[in-house]
Amino acid sequence: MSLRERKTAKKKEDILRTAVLVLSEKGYHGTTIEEIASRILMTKGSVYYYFKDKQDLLYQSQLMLLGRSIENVEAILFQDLLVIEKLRMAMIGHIEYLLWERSGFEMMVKLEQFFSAQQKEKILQLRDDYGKAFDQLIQAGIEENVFGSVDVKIVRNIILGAMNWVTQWYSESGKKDKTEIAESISDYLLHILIKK
Amino acid sequence: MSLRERKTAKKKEDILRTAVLVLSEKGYHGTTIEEIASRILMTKGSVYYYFKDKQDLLYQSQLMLLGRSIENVEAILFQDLLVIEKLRMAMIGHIEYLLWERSGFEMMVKLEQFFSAQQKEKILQLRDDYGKAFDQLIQAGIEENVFGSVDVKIVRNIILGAMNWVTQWYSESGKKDKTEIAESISDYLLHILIKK
Amino acid sequence: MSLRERKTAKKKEDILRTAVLVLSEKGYHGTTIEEIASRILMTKGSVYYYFKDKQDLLYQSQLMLLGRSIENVEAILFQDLLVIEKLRMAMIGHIEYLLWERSGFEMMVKLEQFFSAQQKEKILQLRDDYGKAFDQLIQAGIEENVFGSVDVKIVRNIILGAMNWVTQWYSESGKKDKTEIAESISDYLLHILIKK
Amino acid sequence: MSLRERKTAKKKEDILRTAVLVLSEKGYHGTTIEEIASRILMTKGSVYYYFKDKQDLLYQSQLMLLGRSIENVEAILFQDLLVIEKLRMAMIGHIEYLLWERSGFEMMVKLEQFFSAQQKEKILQLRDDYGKAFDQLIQAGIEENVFGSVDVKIVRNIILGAMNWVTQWYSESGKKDKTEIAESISDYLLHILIKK
DNA sequence: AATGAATGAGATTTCATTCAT
DNA sequence: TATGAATGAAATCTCATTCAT
Repeated sequence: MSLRERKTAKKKEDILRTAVLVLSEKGYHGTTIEEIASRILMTKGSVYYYFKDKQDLLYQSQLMLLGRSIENVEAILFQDLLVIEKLRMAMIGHIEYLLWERSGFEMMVKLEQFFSAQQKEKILQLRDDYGKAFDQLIQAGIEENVFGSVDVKIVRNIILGAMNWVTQWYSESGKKDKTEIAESISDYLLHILIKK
Repeated sequence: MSLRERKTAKKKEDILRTAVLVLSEKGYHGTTIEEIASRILMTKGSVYYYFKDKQDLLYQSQLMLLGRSIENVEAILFQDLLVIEKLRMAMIGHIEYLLWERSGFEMMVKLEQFFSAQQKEKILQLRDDYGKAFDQLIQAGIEENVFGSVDVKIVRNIILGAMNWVTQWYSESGKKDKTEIAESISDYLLHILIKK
Repeated sequence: MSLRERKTAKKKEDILRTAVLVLSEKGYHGTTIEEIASRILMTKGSVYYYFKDKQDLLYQSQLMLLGRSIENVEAILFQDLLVIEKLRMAMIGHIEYLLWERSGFEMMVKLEQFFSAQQKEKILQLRDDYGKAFDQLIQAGIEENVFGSVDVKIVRNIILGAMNWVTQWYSESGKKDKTEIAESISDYLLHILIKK
Repeated sequence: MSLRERKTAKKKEDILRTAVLVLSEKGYHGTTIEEIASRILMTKGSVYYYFKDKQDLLYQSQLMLLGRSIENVEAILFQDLLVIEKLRMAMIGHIEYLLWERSGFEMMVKLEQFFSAQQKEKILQLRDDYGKAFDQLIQAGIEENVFGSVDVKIVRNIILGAMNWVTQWYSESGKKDKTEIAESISDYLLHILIKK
């Protein structure tokens, strides 16, 4: 990759990162190209040099977000740890990410409105890939007999929902800091799984 | 209340109900007065006869939604049942409501963007009232020694998050129907609380 | 005129008086039927019982305003006074009316935009009738040789303009009260006419 | 200033000039962005590129109008002429401006309805600056003993009012052309001041 | 590669007007 | 007579998008 190409790639990424942020703050319709642009000291016009249209930009921002999340969780999957520990790490990572980045998964709501069927398909695919990492951990735990035999899909979604909701109620000014909250939530969620 | 007044009240409620629905489908900015109006065969102008502006309409729709939820949960609070049963009923009620109405709590995200400080305050108040009903049940369970001694605030939010997420993944075409899903989720969530 | 008819006439007049007021405060487009109605504790709908449409209402309000002004000035015309005194009275009356009613002649600007050709004609006619009263006084003064031989039309308009402007700058909190201002302006304007 | 900047400035000025015109024809509420835009073959959207909103546009148009008027009158102030001549020039200039531009000072009525307190303050300031130029001329005349000792504020306002009214009654088809009217009015107004 | 300028579609909002009661 | 309800046209304003430079 030439210097120029790298510069372009960097710029695109800057835009995408900002897009993820604004998107999670304002939602699809509340997000304006103008705002994304001005946050990185660009003009609207320039954004259109890098992305076909708003839809394309926001779509790609979701791909990036999901791609990274998947990388993170898969890195954990292949570590040499007890399954409980791996699941705990995945959960803590997820929650911490949400709290630090304050951006996230909320907008992934009602994809059909914003994205084409194809795009929706792809996002659902990635979402599912991400969810599957959790499924695998749960499944492994069941097989190792450390987890009770639960309905994997339902429990996975309970876990995801409980974690994603944290942005709604966590307050900086509370007693617990971000890491403590993440650990606490994770521990309680493990109660659903761990055999007594 | 005269006939005319009742008619007016009914109309307002119709608009609000529709607003709740559209709002949860499209988000604040994605919701247009036009769409709300046309769904109940009204014109934009008529909606403005009943509500000052979009903001007012959507604010009141949230009040209505929360008010009803609180009524529902408080009705359960005072029944003569075991605390576990009451909590289960509250959870199932919540989930079923979400799945039947397909409308919900998602938009209650980032209130500051849409509502005035006062309005936000009021909504947070009501949200908290709703949450407190769950807190009371959890607290009662702890005191009766049927639940372990958990951090009430955190567990309450885990429960709410897990429940609200259901709109994201529940599919009509899945194996379980709405009631089964609601029961299933509730049971798993009780695992966090119930002492073994 | 029956009681009922008198009641109706009274109501119409109330509306017209209010219309004159609002009109002079807000201008044609800034005046809403709603505002006129609510100031006399009526509803929009009721106003339409008495007047065909906004245009009709505002047109008639102008007729009333001008009609009264003409009555006032003509009453002076036929009094047994020196011409200078009569003109002074007419001027003072005009200015005091403006300052007390705070409503007036400003909106009579650009008639063509708001009124039909016929209506415009009628208003111009009345305006002219009003102006003619001043013309007559000026003319009489010239003939009696107390006034210099001026261009009547121009001087009349100087006088009207100077008087009407008073609503733009007179302030309650100033040194002079309404009557003093009216007298002062009148005296200065007479300088244009009186022979030395 | 670059070429582009000059072009932009020019465009803004075009819009403002048109705004002044339409405003004086139609009043604040009667003036639509659409009309301003279409008169200079622009679209509404473009106008909004240059001005934040209607209020901003009309406010700035008033600033421009007043600014120019002040420049004009102050240029006269410092010429080497008799005070009577200067005042006459100022008056003639004012009237001619009104008659040629057909735009003017009428809308400066009821500022509070249209402008913020700050904006109103600024406009009143400028209006006052303009008025003060006349005050200075009147005052100088009094001191030089060519004018009688009049109440400066009142006489200034008589003069302004008489002049501004001209747009209400001057007709192209009359005997006198614009300059003749201007001279005539000015001469009569000087009668108020000049000692015999 | 970047941007200033322009546009047009669509959203919110206001309001004169109508009408059934 | 009076009014609550409803409507639709028109106005303000926003913003994704395009394009010439």
